[in-house]
This record gives sequence, C-alpha cells and structure tokens, in this order.
Amino acid sequence: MSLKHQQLINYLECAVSLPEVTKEIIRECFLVRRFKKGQYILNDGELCRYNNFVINGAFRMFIVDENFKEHNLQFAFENWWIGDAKSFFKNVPTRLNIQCFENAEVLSITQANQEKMLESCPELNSLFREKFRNSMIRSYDRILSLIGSDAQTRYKDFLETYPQYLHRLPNQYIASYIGVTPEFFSKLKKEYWQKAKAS
Amino acid sequence: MSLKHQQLINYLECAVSLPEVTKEIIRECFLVRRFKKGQYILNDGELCRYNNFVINGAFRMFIVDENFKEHNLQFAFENWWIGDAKSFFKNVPTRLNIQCFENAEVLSITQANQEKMLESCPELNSLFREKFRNSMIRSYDRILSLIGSDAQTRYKDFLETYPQYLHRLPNQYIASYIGVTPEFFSKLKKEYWQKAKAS
DNA sequence: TACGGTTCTTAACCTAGTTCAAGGCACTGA
DNA sequence: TCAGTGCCTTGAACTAGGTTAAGAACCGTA
Repeated sequence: MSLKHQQLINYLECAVSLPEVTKEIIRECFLVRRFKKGQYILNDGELCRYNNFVINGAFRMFIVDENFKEHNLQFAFENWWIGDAKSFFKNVPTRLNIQCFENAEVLSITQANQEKMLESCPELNSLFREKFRNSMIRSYDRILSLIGSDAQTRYKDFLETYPQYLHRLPNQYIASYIGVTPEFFSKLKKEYWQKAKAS
Repeated sequence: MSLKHQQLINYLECAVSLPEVTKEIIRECFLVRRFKKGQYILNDGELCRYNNFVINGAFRMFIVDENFKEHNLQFAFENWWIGDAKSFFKNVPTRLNIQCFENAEVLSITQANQEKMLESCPELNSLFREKFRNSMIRSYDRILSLIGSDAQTRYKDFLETYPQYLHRLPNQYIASYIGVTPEFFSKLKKEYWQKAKAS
C-alpha cells in the first residue's frame, strides 16, 4: 500500500475516522502524479480534470490579465488541495494556471471518481462539505482584505497568516499575492521593517 | 402550512426532490423573521446566530474599515442566502454588518438546527455541499476581478452579472461593491456610456 | 572563478482612483 | 409651499501604487 495514499488517509482521519472499505475506495480513486519545478499542471483555457492533494512540493495558482501580468491567487504545499473548482465541477474551461515551483508529488482525483467516492462514503460527504465551507470562508477573508485594507496591512496579514511558508516563497510571488508590483513590494517591506524596528 | 416555508421547499426541490419527512423538518427548523428598511440584522462584533433565506426584500452585507468607510461585499434578494459563514460555523464574532434596505421577510435557521437538518437528510447534505461550492466559486470570481481588472471592467462585469437587480440598487451601493468611491463611480458610468454610445 | 541568468532594490516619473468642497435634483413631511 | 434631507454629479488638488530603467546581489553551472 502506497505511503502517499496513507498520507491522504491520515489527513482525512484528523477529522473523521474511516472504515476500511472507504480507505480502499480512496486507494483506487486517487492517482499519483509527479511534477518538476517549473512545470504547469493546468493552463488557461484547458479543462481542470483533476482535484489535487499535495503530498510534497509547492504550487502556485495564478491568472494572467489582459496585459500579460500574472496575479497569484493561491499557493499549495504539503497537505493542501489545489485545482480550479469552477472548471472542475462545472466542466468549463479554466482562466487559471497552476505551476509547480518545487518538485512535487500529488494525489489526483477526477470529478467522476470524486462523486463516486462521496456517494459511497457518507463520512466524507460532510467532511468535504466542511472543506468547501472553509475554502469559501478563506476566500471571503481574502476579499475583505483586498477591499478593506491597504497594501501595508495586507503584507502584515500575510506575514501573520503564513509565517511557516515565507522562506519557500520568492518575494515576487508574495508581491503578486498581496496585489502589488515587486518594485512597490520592496518599498513596502522596507517601510514595514523600519516601523517595526522603531516601535 | 406557511407559504414562506413552501417557497423555500420549492427552491430546494429545484435541485433535488424531498421526502415528506424532510419537508416536515424544514418547517420545524426555519423561523420566520420580518425586517424593516434600514434595520440591521447583524452587527460587527456579534455572533452570527442565523443563516437566512430571503423570502422577499433586499439586504446588503458590508464591512466597515479603520476609517469608518463601508465596503459592500454582497447583496441578497428573493431566494438568496445571507449570513456570515465564518461567524456562523466557527462561532467567532463577525467583522461584518448586514442591513435590510427593502422591507423584508426571511427564514432563519440556527447552526444547531442546520446540522440536525443536514444529518437527517442525506439529500440536503449533497445539495448544501454544492451550495458551498458555488459560493466558493463566486467569491473566487470576485477575487479575480478585484485583482485582475480595473474599475471600468469591474463595472461592466457587474452590469452583465446582475442586470435584473440594477434598478433596486442605489449607485453608492454599486460603487462600494465594485470598490470605488461614489464620486469616481459617477465618472466611470459617464465614460462607460459615452464609449457604449460611440460604438 | 568567472559567467549568464534570475531576482531584488532604488529612484524618477506617471496615473488611476481618492478626498474635499460645492451645487443640483428629487423626494419627504408639516 | 417650502425647508430638510439624502442622493448624485462635477471639478480641483492630492496620494497610493504602477512603470520604466538601471544597477546590485544572488544564484547554479562549468
């Protein structure tokens, strides 16, 4: 039995304990995939065929605007999920890109298999309901901070929310995530740490 | 049997047909509440005790920033849900406000009753999973437009997404929703319609 | 140890959107 | 009928953040 599947099962069992038959289904439904740094696992215009659980490595999801500027929307590290929910569930072409930026292994599941899995395991059903709920809550928080705070505050919030991943993220990715240019991000950081030192 | 509960049941049965026992539970769990124009149904700092299904009338949800500026996040009309998911599910104080801006009637359910209802009706379970998913997708789209587009484009997107509610929304609410001041929104509209006329 | 390629920083200038102040218009209520 | 109030618009001065361009620091590789 694969260690990778075991990692996913451990993750799920933090929330709810699973009968053996459910574990079997999980082993059948999730496919192991491996990606190298730099590789795209989803391109603008494609269908998002897989929902991915990250075993190790790192990904970023971003949109490219009409001026060919990238905007990072989300990162994913060990034990995170990554995929474009809209494309995955509604079967429409995605507007997003997902790129691997540290060599990675993931467990991938198709929409059909995910439905099958959820139907056969009531435990997972409410677990996934909760995951969607949390994901919705997080994106709501993101909207709040984009709308209600300036860049300085957004930087502070980012530092507080993701301290453990800071050293794995290039500055330009963080800049894009909080919604400023790398140049302005440089100023921002300088000011921020000057203030921090002063107080 | 209440017409209001029937409206909710009709709404749910668009997606999935419900056995009589489930309908009975719905009638028991949802409480009718009535609000007047101007009334707040949720205040910053409170717990969000209810998830609300709008029978008729209109609501807006907004956050107040450190400079006492309001930012509209969401509107709700007939057959929409409104509430702060984070506060409701995680039992933490909300940072949001919800205000009624057209006399309204809603059906409200508590967190405990909602859990009870979902546990007793597997049909509703997957229906609600889908609702959360869609809600997540919508907030993701919102993030995309805030990050990747300028105000002009956001205005256009708003026009296309919510044409049927335009005449019920004061300009200042729309301005706040797309993330600009009422003054700048005025200019925006003017430019937009001049361009539209020209082409 | 030198290198070509990133990534980060700095500085000068530019612009989308804000702020402030004023005026107009439409609805309300006595 | 007329004041009162809330909404919408306009314009002038301002600011947060973007753009452009150039140099500095940091790679992995040979």
